[in-house]
Amino acid sequence: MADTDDNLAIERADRPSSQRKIAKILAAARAEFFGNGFSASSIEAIAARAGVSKVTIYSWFKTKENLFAEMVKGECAHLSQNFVDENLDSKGVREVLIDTAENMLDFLTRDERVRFDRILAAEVSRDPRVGQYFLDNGPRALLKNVATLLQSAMDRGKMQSSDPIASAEMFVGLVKGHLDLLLRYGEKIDLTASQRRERATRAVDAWMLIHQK
Amino acid sequence: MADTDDNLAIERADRPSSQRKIAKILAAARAEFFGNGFSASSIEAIAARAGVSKVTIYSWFKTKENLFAEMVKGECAHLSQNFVDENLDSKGVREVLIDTAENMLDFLTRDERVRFDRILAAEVSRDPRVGQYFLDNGPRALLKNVATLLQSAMDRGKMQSSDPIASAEMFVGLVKGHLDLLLRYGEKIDLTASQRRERATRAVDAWMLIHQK
DNA sequence: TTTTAATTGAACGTAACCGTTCATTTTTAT
DNA sequence: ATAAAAATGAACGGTTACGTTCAATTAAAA
Repeated sequence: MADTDDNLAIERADRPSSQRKIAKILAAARAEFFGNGFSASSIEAIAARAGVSKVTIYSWFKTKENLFAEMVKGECAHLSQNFVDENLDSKGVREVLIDTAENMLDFLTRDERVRFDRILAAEVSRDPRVGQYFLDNGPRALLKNVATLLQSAMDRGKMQSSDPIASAEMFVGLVKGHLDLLLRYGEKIDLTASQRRERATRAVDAWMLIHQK
Repeated sequence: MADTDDNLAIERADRPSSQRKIAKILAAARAEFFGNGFSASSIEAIAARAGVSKVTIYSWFKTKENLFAEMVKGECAHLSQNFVDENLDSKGVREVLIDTAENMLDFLTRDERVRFDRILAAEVSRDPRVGQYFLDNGPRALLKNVATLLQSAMDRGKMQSSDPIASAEMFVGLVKGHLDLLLRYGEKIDLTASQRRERATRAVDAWMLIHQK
């Protein structure tokens, strides 16, 4: 027992094959859950899709609930994309804002995002953690970036706001309108490049008008 | 057969007791579906809650899918509440707009609505009809009312817009911001009366600034 | 009252799924 | 080569649910 290598309880959870299987399980879980929702998806189907035994899933993730939560956490991690273009100096405030708005619209109208939104929100009542994961990496990160952008513009003496957070939220609201609502409820909307630009421009101009000095 | 009353095939589907039971079934369906979602709800539980036999449900509604759709249709029917206060003359444009915005915020932050939104949107992929029911009676009706209100204001020479629909959508966007998003993903928000008024006022003033003549 | 429809309870067959156990095989570190 | 961890397939018990059938009962219309 008092051997030199008495640390036999080494957890070799990070074997290369294990890693590969875990990744496959998460990918399969993603596909199933976002295809059918939580309760309509089965561990068995996920195992089959991942090409993995059901027992393997239960050994890495204890429960179905856990698997879902872990999958969402992973999805949300690389969700925090930056819509905001930073080079204010070369392009000017208005152009940067329009680009940002266009990026948001592009993201907003993506089919995959719409499905993500539908399924994820539905599961918030069951497991509030997934809502947190999403809010932290999605909307809150975005709002922070927009607020920073606004602050930069203010520093340059171009605009003013008594409440930068509220202003950032207005920006988001003006860009989105109720596009997200229509999409979530099944309306088919794919904006052309020019439609996207037009909408972005209208929102930005309105926003700048509100915050003009 | 050639009797005076040969129309024996009369469907007595509207017996008083039947009506009562159907109503109870729909109420129970509503509670179960919006409590657990579609697939996690069972016909058996709905029957139990309604105090009705399972066979009765299947005789009136052919399938689980049908029952859900009918329930949603019923819910959406009396969804079309009017947020817009019409007496422009007595109160003036700004006051009417603020009241409207406050009504929207009040509706938006209602717990029941949040749950409704979560569950309903999740089922749109499965049955697009329910999305239609909602859009027609909810957002589209609202947008139309707001556009009409805007038109009235324009007729009075108070404001201007080159695109009334886009303007109406901006109004909605300014009022909502991303409040709906936060709520859908589980953030607890209950605005006090003064917070609601402040937010409504800010949105309306911004909107009027955009549309000033 | 008589007739017709609505409703019920119980049971049925079928299917899916959860989560676990076990004996066996594969993979990997040492 | 050896020992330990990981993965597998198959099977299990238990549960839940769908949608249907049937004989019996209740309610309402004629």
